[in-house]
Amino acid sequence: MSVTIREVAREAGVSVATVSRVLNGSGPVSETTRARIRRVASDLRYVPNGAARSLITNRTQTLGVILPDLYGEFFSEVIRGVDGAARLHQYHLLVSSSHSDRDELQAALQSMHGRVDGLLVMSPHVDARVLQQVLPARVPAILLGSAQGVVPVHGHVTMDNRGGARLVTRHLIAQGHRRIVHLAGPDGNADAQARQVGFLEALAEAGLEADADAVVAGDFTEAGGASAALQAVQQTQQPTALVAGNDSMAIGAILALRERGLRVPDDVAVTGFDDLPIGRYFTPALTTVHVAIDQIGARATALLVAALEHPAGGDGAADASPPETIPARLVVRASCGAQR
Amino acid sequence: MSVTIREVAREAGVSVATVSRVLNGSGPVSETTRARIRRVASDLRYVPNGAARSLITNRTQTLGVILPDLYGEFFSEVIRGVDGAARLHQYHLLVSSSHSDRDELQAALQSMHGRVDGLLVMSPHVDARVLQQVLPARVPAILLGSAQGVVPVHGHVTMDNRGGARLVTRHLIAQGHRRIVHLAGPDGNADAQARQVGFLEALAEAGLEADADAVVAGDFTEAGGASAALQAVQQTQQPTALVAGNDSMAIGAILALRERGLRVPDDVAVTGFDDLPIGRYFTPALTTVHVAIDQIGARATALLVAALEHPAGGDGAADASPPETIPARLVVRASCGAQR
DNA sequence: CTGGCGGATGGAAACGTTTACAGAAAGCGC
DNA sequence: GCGCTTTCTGTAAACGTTTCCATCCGCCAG
Repeated sequence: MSVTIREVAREAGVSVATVSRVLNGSGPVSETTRARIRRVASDLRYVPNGAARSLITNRTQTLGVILPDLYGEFFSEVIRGVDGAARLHQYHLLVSSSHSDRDELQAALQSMHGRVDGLLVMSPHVDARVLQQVLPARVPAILLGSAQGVVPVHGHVTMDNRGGARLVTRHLIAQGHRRIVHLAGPDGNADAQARQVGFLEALAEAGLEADADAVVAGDFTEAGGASAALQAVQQTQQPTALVAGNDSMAIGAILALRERGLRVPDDVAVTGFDDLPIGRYFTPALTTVHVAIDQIGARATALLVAALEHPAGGDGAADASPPETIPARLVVRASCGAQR
Repeated sequence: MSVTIREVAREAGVSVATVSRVLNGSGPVSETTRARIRRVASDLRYVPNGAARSLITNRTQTLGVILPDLYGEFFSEVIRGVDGAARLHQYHLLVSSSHSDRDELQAALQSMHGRVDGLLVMSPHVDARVLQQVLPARVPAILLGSAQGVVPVHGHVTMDNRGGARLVTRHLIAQGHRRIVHLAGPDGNADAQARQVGFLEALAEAGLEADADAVVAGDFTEAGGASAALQAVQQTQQPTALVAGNDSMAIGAILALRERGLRVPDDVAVTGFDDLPIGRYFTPALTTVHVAIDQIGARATALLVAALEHPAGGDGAADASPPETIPARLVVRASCGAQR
């Protein structure tokens, strides 16, 4: 066992109550005893036990972070934003990832009970109803990234998928492209769906026809981008531009097209989404949509901390406020043909 | 307050002890009461309080992870490896990052007391003596990545920086390069130092002279790589090859050289270290050293879990076993001139 | 001198668990 | 019927804190 508050109290010749008061700066303690206790505590290398403390205070100064995965630059950025904001407010992070199904998610959530003050949940592929059943009622939760349907949580931060997709599609249209195909992300992924909607909106705006061929299914991976691109260029009406659901797909697409003897952007323009660092160095440099992903994490964390420090009136009440949206910005580079 | 074990006990008409026994599968309980308690618990949506449980059991099923930063692909990979291994053994992760100085590190470690069973510490820029003072004595800790000096911890996992640097330098020498300059990483960074040593060893092996100009200082950033590269090519005896301390520096170097009208690899060959995903897509594709970074995290975690589940004889005793080393592998691509 | 007040301190309850110990009931061999 | 074991269950202590309440003391105003 490590040294407890009791030993500090005995050594300093005071009661545990006084030691606690000194260490937390609560309640009045005379200057002399205060100094003595401080010295004894540091001599004994006393460190308060977090579990015991949170048991009584009901505060853990810890935020639970639930992510679908930790792989790749995207999540890395999210968690970085979360970490920065959490540090700012003196919170720790209890992270948990890879929740492919409902039971895993529930298990993760349950084991966090009593260890976290609030929850940051990102689960693009879990349906809102399930999430609602599984989320603990008492713990404030902020939804991070898009989700299927509306979930009664204390807040929601997402990125402007629709707007971003609209932006990049409009840009291609402005470049003169008339036959544009979208390489969509995985079915059931809310980000992917929103991007597809944005793409179709931009087509509609421009009065371009959006037939069944205008969207080819994909899955956010390089391989998926490659096969979707090949599928697209084999259509009877060959597209002159491809709007990929994300950067990975765009890269896969470009590689596959090149292999097939098509030049990018000369024969086919390709755009991405996410603005991964790779995109800048890739040849041709990727035209894409930039979203400050770390901001999603940072804002969500800030929202959560605010909810924790200033509990809203109706405690536990679902917050119906619209999701906070991190803006998207068009990044024009070479792959769309606008720059060479 | 959420529902406690007491309420479950009352509702089921038994004592809390029996409920606890059922939920933990400890001690004999009749089949009928067992079923009844299970049902009541799930009806009430009872979830045990982690803090209370760990207060008495002294187990938290949580590993503390201390990283210098969360930024970038490197740490992302490390933490991914850690996460995978932790999940495998049913442990959670309490992460904390950005410990630039000793006090921050200490604060982070202290606040983890009582909340974690073991520690995974990566702090390439903190000296061993400091670490020793700051690490809690009772908690097993595994050192992750290189560190300055030897620290008495329960284990140590690092990557083969020296071997990797030797490998890539030898490769350049085999290509016929005779004047090779190393763009070194930051001073006081143990990884950087080991790579430099490997570089010098390879030169010595080949009987090549290593004068003061053979190493140019840098700092693991793109900008640092750029300025170091420019400095190197201005030397009276112009190098034909540059061994960068990591991939970021290599990329910065290549960009700067190109800007200056030098062709890579034709005029100057450049190699990196780390094998970031970017390197594959970069033009010219980067010759570099691959280390399965996630393995560092995974192995360290496995070691820690082993130490926790089978406490060694001398408890708290420093383990003097040599660091476990994750091997390095040469990845030959275009930037060294061997492939075009 | 008395009453009240405020500062310093201690005692003890509480937080939600686990678990050592004790007790009750039942089965069984004699 | 008695003692012993076995199986089940309950009581209560413990974990290390925080915090409410009470106590004690000195001081000041009336």
